[in-house]
Amino acid sequence: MGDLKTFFIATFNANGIRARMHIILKWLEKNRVDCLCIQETKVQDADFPEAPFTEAGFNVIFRGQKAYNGVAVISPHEIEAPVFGFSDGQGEDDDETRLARCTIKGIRVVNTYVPQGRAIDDPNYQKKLAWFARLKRLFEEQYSRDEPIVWCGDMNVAPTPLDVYHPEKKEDHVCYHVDARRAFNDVVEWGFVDLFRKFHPDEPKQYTFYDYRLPKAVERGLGWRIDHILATRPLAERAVDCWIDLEPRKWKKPSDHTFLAARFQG
DNA sequence: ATGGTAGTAAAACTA
Repeated sequence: MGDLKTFFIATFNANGIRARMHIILKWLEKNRVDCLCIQETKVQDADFPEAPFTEAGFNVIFRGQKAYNGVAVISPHEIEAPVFGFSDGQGEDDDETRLARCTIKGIRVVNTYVPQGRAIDDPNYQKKLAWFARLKRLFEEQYSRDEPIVWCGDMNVAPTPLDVYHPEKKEDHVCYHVDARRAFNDVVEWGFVDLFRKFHPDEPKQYTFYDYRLPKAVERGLGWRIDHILATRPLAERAVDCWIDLEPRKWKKPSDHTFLAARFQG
C-alpha cells in the first residue's frame, strides 16, 4: 500500500485480456500502480480471468461480452462505487462494456473504450460523436471539475497533427476527422488536462497504438496517440510525470496498443 | 494498389 499522497495510474488496451495475461501480470509486477484501466478485454464475465489478479493481491472489476469490447479496472486498493455504463437514463444502450467508473484512494476514475466509428459515412461514426457528447453530459451532471477525476482509456482520437503519422492523409479517418477531434476536445474542455502533453508538449512520434497489419510499424513510426490519461485541473497540478511505456511491446505476443502511465504526488 | 494481422470463437466480425 503506497503513501496516500501519491497516485500511480495506467491504461492499456489489451485487445483480448486472456491472450495478454502474461504481459499484464509482468507489467504489474514491475509497476506498482494504484490503478490499471483495461479496454477491449473481449471476454464475457463468466470467463474473465479473475483469479490470477486476486492471487497477486489485486481487486478487479470488469464488464464484458463475447468477442468484442469489455472494460476492467485493477487495483491493490479498495475499488469503491463501481458503475458500468452511463447510468444516466438517457440512451437505449447503456454501453456497460465500454465505460467503467469507480473511486480509488479518493480519486474518481473513468475508464472508457470509445466506439471507433468504422468510417465517416457509417452510422457508427455518428454514434461515436454522440458518445462523446453523452460523456460530456455525464461529467456535467454527475461530476465537478473541481474534484480529482482521472479520465483514461482508448479514446480512438488522435487530438492533433502531432499525434498521428501522415496527418495530411488522415483527414477522413474516423480517429482524426475534424468532427471526432472536436467531439473529444469538447469533453476535454469541460475541465480536463491531457497529461501526456503536459509533460511532452511538442514531442512528435509519441504513439500508443501501432496497427498489426503494417509491417514494422513501430520501427517505421506508423502509429497513433489515441490512448489518453486526462485529469481535472486540481489533480493535474499534482501530476509529476506521464509516459508511454513501449517495453511491453518487446515481450512475446504484445497488444497493438501499449501502456500509458501517469504519476501524481503531493 | 484498398491489401496487411490478431483475437475471439468457431464463420465472420471488428479493429
